[in-house]
Amino acid sequence: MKIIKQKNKIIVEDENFNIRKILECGQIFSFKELSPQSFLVVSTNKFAKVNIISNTKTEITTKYVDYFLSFFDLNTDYKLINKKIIAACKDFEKYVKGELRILRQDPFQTIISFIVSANNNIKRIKKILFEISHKYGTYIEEYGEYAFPSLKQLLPVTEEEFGAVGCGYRKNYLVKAIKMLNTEEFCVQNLTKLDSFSLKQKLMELPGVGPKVADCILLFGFSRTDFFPVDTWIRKSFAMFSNEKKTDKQISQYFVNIFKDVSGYAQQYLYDYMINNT
DNA sequence: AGCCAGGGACTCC
DNA sequence: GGAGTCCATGGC
Repeated sequence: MKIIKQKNKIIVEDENFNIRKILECGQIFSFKELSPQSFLVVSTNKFAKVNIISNTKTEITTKYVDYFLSFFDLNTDYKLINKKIIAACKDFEKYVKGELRILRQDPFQTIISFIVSANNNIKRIKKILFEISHKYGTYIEEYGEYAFPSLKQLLPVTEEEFGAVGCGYRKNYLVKAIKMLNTEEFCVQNLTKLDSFSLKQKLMELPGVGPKVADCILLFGFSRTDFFPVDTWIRKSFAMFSNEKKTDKQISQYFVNIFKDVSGYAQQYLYDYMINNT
């Protein structure tokens, strides 16, 4: 992978960097397809426009070059990760296509997004989060779009207001979780210091955050890749690997035992396969 | 019309 | 710890 860093632009030259796949595999909901070759990605109050130039060339235009270099995980060797996945389980060879990168997203945005995601579908999750951004986020004139709201901006939002944008029964989870996130105990700086086990315990203290949502937050918001989130799709897929009847926790454990530190990547490939091929 | 969605909280055992 | 049940809403 060749990465050219310019003042307001990152040029990625690699046939395996598939921005559509990266954005549409359910790890991020705050992005917009401007055209078949162009996407607008929103992370906190930062924006990046991603243009597909050719099969082997993608351009990321942004004022925050270093931020999005990390966001798109461009310093990680995915060839090595893919190799590790297949070495751990040969069955995954057919799921590993290209490089399905795990984005390094903002923790707060990820927590709010995945509380909304529970027992919900991707189209509606995107819609709800866009409405929340439009109502409570800052308008960024340059892009004609709204930033994802900050903790301070969401703090005064009431249950009724979250209900009005379609959050359903998750509305009171959001209000309570946001209040907790505004405490010293839950400030991102302190959370980041915790080891993976303690961080998961901590996240699960938040209302609306159970084992699966916590795993997604750990993976997408804290770059802890030794987790394997189990949702309805992964649960359905488990029949391809075993006839045993297992709980979600057991399924997650089963895969983490196999994939260890590359569990999160393996999970994304399997999830992507399931939502697109079944 | 009815099932399903990147599940969690609560209760009962 | 595991099994049931309820939960809002809208996509399909």
